[in-house]
Amino acid sequence: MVYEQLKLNNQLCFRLYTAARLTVSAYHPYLDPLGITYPQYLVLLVLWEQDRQPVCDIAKRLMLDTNTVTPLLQRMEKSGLLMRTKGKTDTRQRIVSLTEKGTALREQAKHIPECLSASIIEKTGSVEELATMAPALDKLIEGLSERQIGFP
Amino acid sequence: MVYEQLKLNNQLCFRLYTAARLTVSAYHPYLDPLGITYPQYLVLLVLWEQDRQPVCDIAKRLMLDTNTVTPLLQRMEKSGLLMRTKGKTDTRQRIVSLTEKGTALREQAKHIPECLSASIIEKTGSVEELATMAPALDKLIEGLSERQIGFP
DNA sequence: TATTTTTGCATCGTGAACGATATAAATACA
DNA sequence: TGTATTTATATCGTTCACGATGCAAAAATA
Repeated sequence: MVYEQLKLNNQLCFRLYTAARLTVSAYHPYLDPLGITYPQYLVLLVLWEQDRQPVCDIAKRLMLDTNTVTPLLQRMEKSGLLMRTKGKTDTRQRIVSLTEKGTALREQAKHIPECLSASIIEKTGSVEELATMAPALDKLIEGLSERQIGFP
Repeated sequence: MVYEQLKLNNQLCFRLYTAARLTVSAYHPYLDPLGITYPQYLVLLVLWEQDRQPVCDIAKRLMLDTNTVTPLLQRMEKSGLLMRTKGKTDTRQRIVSLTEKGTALREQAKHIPECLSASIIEKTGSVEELATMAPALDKLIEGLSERQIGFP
């Protein structure tokens, strides 16, 4: 008995898992010089869009839990990219704000998306397929993220 | 200055990264009862296809390095799923073979792929888009994996 | 055959992910 | 108002991922 459905090549999740790993690693040449990791880059993207956010908002944005985000932010605070201050209206909150160093990194990072596109085009021929997948990925993400929206 | 290209929602890799995370976590309800993790499930898929493989072959199959796979296999040996014996023809190699327990798990796991499909269909409406992405993912994986094939 | 290079595996350290759990503050409710 | 519940964050432990490095065996080469 062979169990076709158990063959690795028939596993869609394995493709997703591998493609994600490899894509993240494709960022390394551009993130290493900035001294940040990919998840840290994601945090910066969020803060560059809107500075001064509580931990939970950043976590929601990245679809991660605070037990992942808190240590991540602590490491980034340690390396001088951001600050975590007590919230005033809600003292439970920790407001995360960029330092000068964190803000300044945006200038150095602004070309990363195009660099990565170029890198992917160079290695795979085109970036079209990747863009084509976006709606399907979004649908998958929306379905699998157990957001309580819809339960008033 | 807003830098459209630095907006999180415009980051294709973030989608990929998130979708992969969420999809792996969708396996939990089915893997937890078997006492294995998703990467361990992948190792088992490889060994169920072909038992008795050296570490490097498993690593190649999963597109991971031995420094990831070795500890993974050590944990699986510890939990009684497989054995790692010295290779005879090449004594550097460690031949990984399933134990009875590891072999038996296949019966319990054989419905996981359909369970997951059903789960994804339930949550996202369909699994078609996911299947549609396969060729694009494969192309991405092939491009980004720096296989030295082609350099004789 | 002797030496160099490559290969296969392992170890170490760091940074995620994430389940489980804890704590204090805010909110809801009796 | 007092109590219960929820929320925001943090800590801990385990497992991955992966860069760097080490080591011994095999293969290639001089």
